[in-house]
Amino acid sequence: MPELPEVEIVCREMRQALLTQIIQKVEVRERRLRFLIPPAFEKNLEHLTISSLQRRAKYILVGFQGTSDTLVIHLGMSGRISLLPSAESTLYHKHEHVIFTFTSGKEMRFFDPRRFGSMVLMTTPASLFHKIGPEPLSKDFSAITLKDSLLNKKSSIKSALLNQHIIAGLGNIYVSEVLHKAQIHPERLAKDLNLYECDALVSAIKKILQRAIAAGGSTLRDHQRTNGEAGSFQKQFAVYNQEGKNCPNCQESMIERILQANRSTYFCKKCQH
DNA sequence: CGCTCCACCTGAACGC
DNA sequence: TGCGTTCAGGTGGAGC
Repeated sequence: MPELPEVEIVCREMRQALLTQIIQKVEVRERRLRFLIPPAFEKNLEHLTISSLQRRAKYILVGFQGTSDTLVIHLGMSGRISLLPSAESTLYHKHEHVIFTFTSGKEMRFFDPRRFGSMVLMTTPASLFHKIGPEPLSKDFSAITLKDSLLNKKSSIKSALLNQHIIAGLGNIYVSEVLHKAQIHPERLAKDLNLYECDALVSAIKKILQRAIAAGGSTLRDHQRTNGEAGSFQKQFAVYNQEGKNCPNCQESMIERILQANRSTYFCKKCQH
């Protein structure tokens, strides 16, 4: 599910609802997420007051008053956060693995059928991001910095953009969309892009991510906002999941699907060179 | 070190 | 209806 726009949406909604909330109780119903949740997890979180909520790459970072511990949340492929105004029910869905109850009565549930997601309490979250590339929506992500990080990359531009060490936050959906907008063929070698192409790519990335955030993210199957609503950016896809349809740009050529590293890439061979 | 590939899981969609 | 197969938005680590 979640690439940068979906994680950003969830993070903003959590910030809106949970800043200054005090954790009353943590209940772990399934410890076997991507990383096993240790037994001390619940006790270490109880009574803490939430003081910050930020997104970095596809991670949500929850900070607390009076401790340097940070709760690091990753949604994996199928993770969802739901926020309930009051804990009305102790009926849990099978895949609701972690339940936070706040002293206000609010509740947060982490749901993740595939269990590729994770919740980790760590004192040094910065170490996680040591090797992660720049935030695409920040000012320090530019044509120059992108060109620089693609130097010597022997992989395709598709693979390079999926590589979180080069740029943070893109996933399989948005890479297809962004390459189409920048009119760059997904099989081009990353190192061969010139500065103009990098510039087109940077501006396509910023625009598409911003539009996707404005639309609440993309919901294909798993992504939900914290109140259970779907995002709507999938209605604006130019190429992703659009195999066989006319390219919305040239109106002539059909969108094609190819496999790169065993993952689908969608593109228009007339528009993308 | 850089790159590709696989494993990690469940559920939905599809074909027979 | 049921059963088998395939595919899915991510990523850490194995292997080359």
